[in-house]
Amino acid sequence: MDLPEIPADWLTPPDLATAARVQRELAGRVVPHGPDGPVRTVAGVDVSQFGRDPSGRVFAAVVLLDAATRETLEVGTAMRVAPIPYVPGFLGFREVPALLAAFQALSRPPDLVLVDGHGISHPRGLGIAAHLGVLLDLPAIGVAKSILVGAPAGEPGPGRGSRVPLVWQGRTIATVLRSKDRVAPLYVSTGHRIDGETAVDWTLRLGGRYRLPEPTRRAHEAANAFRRAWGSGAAEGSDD
DNA sequence: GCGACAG
DNA sequence: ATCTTGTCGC
Repeated sequence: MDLPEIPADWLTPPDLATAARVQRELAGRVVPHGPDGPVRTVAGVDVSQFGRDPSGRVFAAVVLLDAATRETLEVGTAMRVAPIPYVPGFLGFREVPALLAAFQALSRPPDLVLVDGHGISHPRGLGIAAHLGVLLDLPAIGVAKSILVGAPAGEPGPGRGSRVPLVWQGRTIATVLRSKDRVAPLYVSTGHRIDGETAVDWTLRLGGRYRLPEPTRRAHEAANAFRRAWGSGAAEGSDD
């Protein structure tokens, strides 16, 4: 698929102060409602990396699947060197470039994107799911495995589908959701062009058997497979 | 100043 | 995120 025009500073700011400014700017562009059109295809994205690899290489994967049958339609991958090391609150600047390249490898854009990480439940309202969603201008949901900011308003029941709000500074920024019976909850938030309730609906609709919804789960496997394949082929001279 | 801190 | 054996529970 083709990518929208994206200012270089939005991808690689010179320093964290500038990065924070960019995040506030992009956070203002997040559309917290939708999707407007039908959702027939969904994409799951994730990145993998070598342990304490000083090179900063990130291996991204995007898996496109049929929203109704869950059949995998396409898999796109890409490797990039992260501009910055991991800093809580700035994950997007590290992983988005590689993810965008992976999307470029797809033949068509998805109707919805599920991202491994937070959406608006972020200090400046721009977690990686919102960051990627705004740059691609596609509906996106943040599905995180742990909290970045905020506190659960109580504890969700033990059954799949039980939920409680994640509150921060007096505002509900995400939903603490039990995606499977008796497993640690997920933190689902708006990424872009979707409301919180619909984000939770889709997360449940695309999951069931495992803690993570199918799109994100498959992307995690794909990114890992891609990294391992790259690792055992780099010695032969292949690059990117 | 002291902790907290997505992946 | 990644490194790893055994172990607890359905």
